[in-house]
Amino acid sequence: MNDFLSEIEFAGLNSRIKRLSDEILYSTRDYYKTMGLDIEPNWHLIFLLLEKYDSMTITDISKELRMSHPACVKIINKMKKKGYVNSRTDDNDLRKQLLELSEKSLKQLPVFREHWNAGAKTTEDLMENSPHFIDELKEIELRISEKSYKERTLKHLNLK
Amino acid sequence: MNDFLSEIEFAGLNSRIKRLSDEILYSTRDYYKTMGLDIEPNWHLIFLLLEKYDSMTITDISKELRMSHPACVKIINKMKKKGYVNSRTDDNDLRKQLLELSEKSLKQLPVFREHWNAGAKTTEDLMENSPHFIDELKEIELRISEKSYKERTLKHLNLK
DNA sequence: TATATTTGCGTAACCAGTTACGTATAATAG
DNA sequence: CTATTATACGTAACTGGTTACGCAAATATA
Repeated sequence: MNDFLSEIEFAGLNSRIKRLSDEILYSTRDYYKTMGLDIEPNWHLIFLLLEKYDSMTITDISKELRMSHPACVKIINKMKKKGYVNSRTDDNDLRKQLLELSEKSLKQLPVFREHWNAGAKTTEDLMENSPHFIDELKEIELRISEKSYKERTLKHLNLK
Repeated sequence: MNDFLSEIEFAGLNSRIKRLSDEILYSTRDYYKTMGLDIEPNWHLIFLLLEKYDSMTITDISKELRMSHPACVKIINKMKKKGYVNSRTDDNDLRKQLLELSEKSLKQLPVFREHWNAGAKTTEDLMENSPHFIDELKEIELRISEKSYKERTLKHLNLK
């Protein structure tokens, strides 16, 4: 493969990771569209979370997915608009919005699940010849959570 | 690490890759801002390409980076606005816009390079305990370029 | 040479995230 | 009990991508 990003090694690695992530994202959306599924790729984990925990707030979800709360607000608003999520205000804390899956969601989940399972199988077979990938990804996640990319880079600059 | 995305294994892997990619991207932007650099993370590779090839078109760049051409147009327009890129129409093909680095770019490149090198060092030390990561990433890129995520998932669905 | 096809690239509309800011409610401190 | 601080979350403005569409220039074809 003639690939500029690979040629420049470490300098291109961030972009390769982004490129992979984007490819999967857009291909998944394309898949949903082709199969006539009325959902977005990033709704997947929200469905799974709300199924598991029954009722959550925006803050709960954003912590669980390690994502900013405005990102969650946007996703949830779209899911609400499509009728997949219901919300009511918490009686004990009027700031909180309790989110749960709608009837429509519960009805559709078995269908969605087949597609999500097929997707997970794809991920699994992409990794077939990459037996260390997941463990090493975890290692990288760990390191970056201990000290951010920015902090590390600042230190590398000062060392010279 | 208590992480929902890790718990659900293959179903969460795509999002973990995206999360890593995003963390690096936003942390890099934060770094540039802190260091007073007037550039964006995704300009990096364009600088390197234009330095290497001297003069390129939008189409050249988008092929080289495996990115859609509208994405390149947006990046290049911002770089032009900041005075980092000059363009002139190709005399032999009026559709083409020949892009090259400006004087300002050539002057700043040595400064930028120090920061990019520090970033590459960070990437390198994030990978310190992940000796197979790059090779296995390459393997995954290869597989996904042979058959897209969508096609693979369609096949997995039909198999049942 | 006239017509059809391909190529280059600009724009619009969309999705996915971020940071920064504001406001209302809840919790805490004096 | 009042004043301060913290929390929940909504919104705006931004970056970073995509697909879809359109037009003009170049190339191929008849």
